[in-house]
Amino acid sequence: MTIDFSDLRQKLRERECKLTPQRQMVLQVFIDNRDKHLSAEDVHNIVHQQSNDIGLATVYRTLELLSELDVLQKLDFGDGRSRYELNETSTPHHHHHLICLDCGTVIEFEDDLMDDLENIIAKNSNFKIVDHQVKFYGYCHECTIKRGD
Amino acid sequence: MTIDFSDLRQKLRERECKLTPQRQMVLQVFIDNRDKHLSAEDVHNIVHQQSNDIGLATVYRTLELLSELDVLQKLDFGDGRSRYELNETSTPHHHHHLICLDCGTVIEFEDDLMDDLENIIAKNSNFKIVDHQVKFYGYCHECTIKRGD
DNA sequence: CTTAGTGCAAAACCTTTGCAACTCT
DNA sequence: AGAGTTGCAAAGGTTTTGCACTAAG
Repeated sequence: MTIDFSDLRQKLRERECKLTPQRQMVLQVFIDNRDKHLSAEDVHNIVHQQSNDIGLATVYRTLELLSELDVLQKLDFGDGRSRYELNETSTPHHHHHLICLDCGTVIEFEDDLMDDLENIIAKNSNFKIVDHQVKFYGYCHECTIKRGD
Repeated sequence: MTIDFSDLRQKLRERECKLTPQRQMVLQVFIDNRDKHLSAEDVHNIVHQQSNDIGLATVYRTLELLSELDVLQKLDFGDGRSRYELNETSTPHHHHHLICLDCGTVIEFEDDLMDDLENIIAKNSNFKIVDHQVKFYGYCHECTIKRGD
C-alpha cells in the first residue's frame, strides 16, 4: 500500500499547498521506480526522458516537501547526494539497506528486530524515538567471490 | 582503550606515510574531545583556537587518512557535512546515535543487539557484513518537555 | 483574483585537486 | 636526498535562494 494522487492532494491541502503537474510527475517517478533509491538528478533525468521538463530546483523543492509529508523517505548512502524512496505505509521502518563497499549495490532487508531495540532504548534513555535508519556495510555475493574470500 | 601517538606512527609506517605535526594535532583534537562528533571545520577551528595553524585541505586529507586507518570513524547525521569520532577499539560497533529532531543534540547509546541482527542478516542474505551504522531520530528529554507531550 | 509554485541563474556550501614549496625519515 | 606532505587557490559537485513570471484553487 502506497500513496496515490488523491492522498497527495489531501496532504497538500492540509498545508495549503497546491497539486501541480510537477509534483504529480515527481510522485509518478517514484511509483514507477518502487525499488530504486533516486537522487534529485535521477528524478530530473527520468522526467526528461519522458519529455516532461521540470527545473532541477523544483525537483529539490518537491523532494523536500514530499519528505516532510512522509510520502518519501530521505536516505543517505554516503555517496555525497541525498536519495529518496517511497515510504510504504504498510511497513514503516522495517526495512534496512545493505550497501556493498565494492560495487555500491544497495539491497533491502526486512526485519522486525529494530522494534525491540527501539523499545529497549526508549526505556533506558530519555529519548522519544520516532524513526531510525540502519545501514549495513559489507560485500555483496558477487564482490565477495571476486575478492576471493 | 584508544590509540596513542606511537600506535599512529606504526600504522602510518605500514602505509609508508609520515607522522607530521599536523597529523598529531588532528589526532590530539579527537583525544581531547572524546565525546564530540567533529566536522572538518570543527577540527580546523579547534586547532586555530590553540594558535596552531593547519590548512583546511590538510584537515580533510588527514580525516580521510585516519578513517582509512580505522583510527577515526566517519559519521553522518544528515546535516550536510561529515563528522568523525575516535574509533574506540575496545567496543567496536556497539554504539549508536540518538539524534534529536528539534535541537540536534546527539547522544550515544551502547547495545549488543545489533550483533544478533548482523548474524540474522548474514544468514539470510548473501552479504558479508563488516560494519553497520544505526541512527535513531526522535526528541530528547528537554525537547519532549518543551513540546508538551 | 490571490497566493503559492516554477524556472532560471547566481550564490552558497562542503569537499577535492593541482602545484610549488617544504619537511619527515 | 627523496618521497611524502602541506598550503593555497581554484575547481567540482550538490543544494539553496532571489526574483520575475505563471498557474492552481
